[in-house]
Amino acid sequence: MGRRKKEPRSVHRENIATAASCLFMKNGISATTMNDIAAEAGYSKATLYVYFKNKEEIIGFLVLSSMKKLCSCITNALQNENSTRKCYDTICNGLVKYEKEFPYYFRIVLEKIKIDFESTEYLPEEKETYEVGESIREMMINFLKSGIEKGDLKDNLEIEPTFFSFWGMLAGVIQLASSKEKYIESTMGLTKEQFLQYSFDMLYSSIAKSNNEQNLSEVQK
Amino acid sequence: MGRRKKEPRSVHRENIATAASCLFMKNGISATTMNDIAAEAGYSKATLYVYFKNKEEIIGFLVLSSMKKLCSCITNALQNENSTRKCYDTICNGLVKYEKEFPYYFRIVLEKIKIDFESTEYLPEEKETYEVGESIREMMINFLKSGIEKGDLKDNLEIEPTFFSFWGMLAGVIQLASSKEKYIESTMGLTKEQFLQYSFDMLYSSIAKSNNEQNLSEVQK
Amino acid sequence: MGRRKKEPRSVHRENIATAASCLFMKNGISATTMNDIAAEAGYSKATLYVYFKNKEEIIGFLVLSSMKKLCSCITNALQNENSTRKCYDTICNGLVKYEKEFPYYFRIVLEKIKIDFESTEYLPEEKETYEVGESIREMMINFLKSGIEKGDLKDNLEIEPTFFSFWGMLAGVIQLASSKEKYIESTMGLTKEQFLQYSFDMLYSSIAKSNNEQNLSEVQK
Amino acid sequence: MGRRKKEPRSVHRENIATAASCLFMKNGISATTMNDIAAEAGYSKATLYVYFKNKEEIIGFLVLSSMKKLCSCITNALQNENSTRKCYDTICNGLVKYEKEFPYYFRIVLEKIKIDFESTEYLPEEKETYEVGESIREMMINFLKSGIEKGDLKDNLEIEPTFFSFWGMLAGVIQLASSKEKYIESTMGLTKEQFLQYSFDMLYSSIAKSNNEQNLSEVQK
DNA sequence: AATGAATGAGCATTCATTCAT
DNA sequence: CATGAATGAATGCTCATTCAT
Repeated sequence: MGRRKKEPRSVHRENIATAASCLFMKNGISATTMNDIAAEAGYSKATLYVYFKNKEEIIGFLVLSSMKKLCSCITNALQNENSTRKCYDTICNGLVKYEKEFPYYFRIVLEKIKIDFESTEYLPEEKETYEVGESIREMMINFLKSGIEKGDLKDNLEIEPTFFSFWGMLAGVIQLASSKEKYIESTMGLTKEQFLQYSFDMLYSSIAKSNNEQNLSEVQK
Repeated sequence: MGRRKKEPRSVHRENIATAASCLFMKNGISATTMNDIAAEAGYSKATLYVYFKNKEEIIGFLVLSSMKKLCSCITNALQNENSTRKCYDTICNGLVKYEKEFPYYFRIVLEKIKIDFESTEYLPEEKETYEVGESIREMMINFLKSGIEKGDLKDNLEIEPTFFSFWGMLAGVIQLASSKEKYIESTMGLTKEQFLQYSFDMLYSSIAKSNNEQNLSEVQK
Repeated sequence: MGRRKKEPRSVHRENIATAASCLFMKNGISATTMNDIAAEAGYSKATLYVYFKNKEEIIGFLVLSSMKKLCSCITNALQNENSTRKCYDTICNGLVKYEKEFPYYFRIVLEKIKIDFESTEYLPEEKETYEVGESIREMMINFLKSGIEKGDLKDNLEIEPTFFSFWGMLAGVIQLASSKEKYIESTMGLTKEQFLQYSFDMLYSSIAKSNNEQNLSEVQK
Repeated sequence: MGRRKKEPRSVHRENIATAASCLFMKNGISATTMNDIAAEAGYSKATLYVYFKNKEEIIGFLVLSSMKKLCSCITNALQNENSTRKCYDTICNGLVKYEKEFPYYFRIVLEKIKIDFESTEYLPEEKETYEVGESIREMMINFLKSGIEKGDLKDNLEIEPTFFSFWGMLAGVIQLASSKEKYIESTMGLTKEQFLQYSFDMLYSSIAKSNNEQNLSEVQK
């Protein structure tokens, strides 16, 4: 079997992670075996262990890299000097895209990483994951603050809890939309996207200052 | 060994399910083996298969029975002629209680049962689960309708999507609060309950007619 | 595959242990896999784990049962009212037989069980192994004492160290004879048995009172 | 990467063997991987295979080199014109030192190298090992002969079997003392060294002419 | 000469499930 | 009805060894 050209370690990690991601998405994480990943990636099973310590590390790698993507998506949304509402929509859509690409990490990011604030023993990778998470949090908080300053968002919002509620709710509704897509279509006659847009509007109205036209998304207008 | 008096099948199912539920909650679903369940329930492992087709069916049974509890909780909330806001709070708290009691089914109910509307092959149990779900949906929809009629909720709400968004968001924020309890405490100095109350208020404001006092929960008042 | 008749647990343990013992002897312990044992015993691999917690426990079981045999062999040798020398020979031959039957445990018994006198956490099986060992020690010590009393053995022997030296030496020479059997034959023209007899005589002379005829084994006479 | 100056093959073998020896002693032979050895020696894993055919050969090399050390130790003991007893003690202590330094080869030397006298296919290394062994044997035999001639040892000793018994017994008691050091201390209140001295005395008395003072070691005197 | 890269062949262990009694 | 007994099929992981460069 032809050995690969000497490619940097990171390429192999990427290859393996991509294969894993693909299978995780198709069959779920725990139903995907290292054997499967090896086959999909075109490596021998033992080679997987050359590039990743174990399955856990593959998952961690994917979680981290997915969070990075989400992070840069949000960064972009906020960097361009857009209206509060425009930013909001971009963030929401970023999350939707993220969930579509990494449905399983969505959950992991939200649940599994029950960061233990007592123990400061972070593995380097865990640490980075945590940092990216914090970075997202900061951006979101700045977004909320600036929205308030601009007069777009209610000024009696408590920033931190608002962000957290917000985050949980978006995650919840996106997951629901994703898993019940067909149900939504058949019951409401809405595509998943339409439904989510409605949800995002609804959620926005809970933080927006008043119910004027600016609260409507581009789509609605 | 004739261990138990001849008791109806349902009693045995209940016994087994109770044991399973207990272990699921303690150790998670996939970490709980049929062996564990048998031991906990005081039956032989083979007997489990007399009363349940397989592990899956035990889970399904628990999902169903948990949904029934949730359903009756909501029923109660709505039957007593309370204010819209009161009902809302009761429903929210019902969900919180549900998540606390059945953390694993919460997720399953929301995700795993990707009911396939194409395939009409419902197992009887699945069908019942579906029906209970529909029943909850109906009640919630009636709740929204009556809230609108009473003038408590916005009258431009699209009932179905509102309900669905609502449901997803509540689920999301409850799960988040549950898995990041410590984080919430250390970052915001709020208990899980306080945080959730804030979230519920926030969400309510997105469906309530105006920002007057009635939008505040009992607690806030 | 025909299920076995309902036989007591101990029978299965015996079957498995016998198969394992057989393979251990042929190929060594670490070269023998659970697969091999299962095949040899005519059980499925999973069944092995029904009767033994793990490979370690199989080894422990064999060590223990081999020690029991050795113990009863020594018991017999000492119970019959024989001359000191007769007893001595019987003990030696018991050890030879033991080594022939359980070559690997011989080493394990002597080395692996580095009983940790600090920790009192004995597993039940370990405890029994230890007890059988102690029982052998006691018998041997009584043998030495009685030999001294009878005037057959030197009366300035320090019992405990003598026993221990004795034991180590016997073990050493038996192992050597066993592993270098061919070498012994080709170099000295002696069978393993003849060689060992010589060794035993030599060793006996180091504890026997004087170099008179009673120090000769039956064979030599 | 030209890491080292072009050094002769033997230097690399030595480096690798030293690293291996170090790890073998710390963790045992089978628990030491080629990876470990490579890391410890500062070579790449593949390079190990440039200098040694396989793990087996590394072990063989170490066995041989350890035997050489033992051999020269014995040579020294016998070259200096000492009393029989003095030589005896030196030899015994040489073995003790050897066991301390190479606990794992001790066993291997005694057991694993079941030199097959039928097959004449010696690998060169095996042959050398055999030769060193023979050389040790010769010296010991000369020692015994000279002891007899000097009138220190019994004159009815059969030289070859005596040597072999002797060897096995010493090995046995040294191994026992080493693995049960704590047990010896707690049961007999003797250090390993004290116990072994007792054993060596005991063994000497089985070959020494009579039980006069010369049979006592320096220590005892 | 030296090695980075890759892997085949295993291994102990687990677990949901079946079936004869 | 209840179950003791048995197991097929996996699973994550390891390691000595090979080979192209």
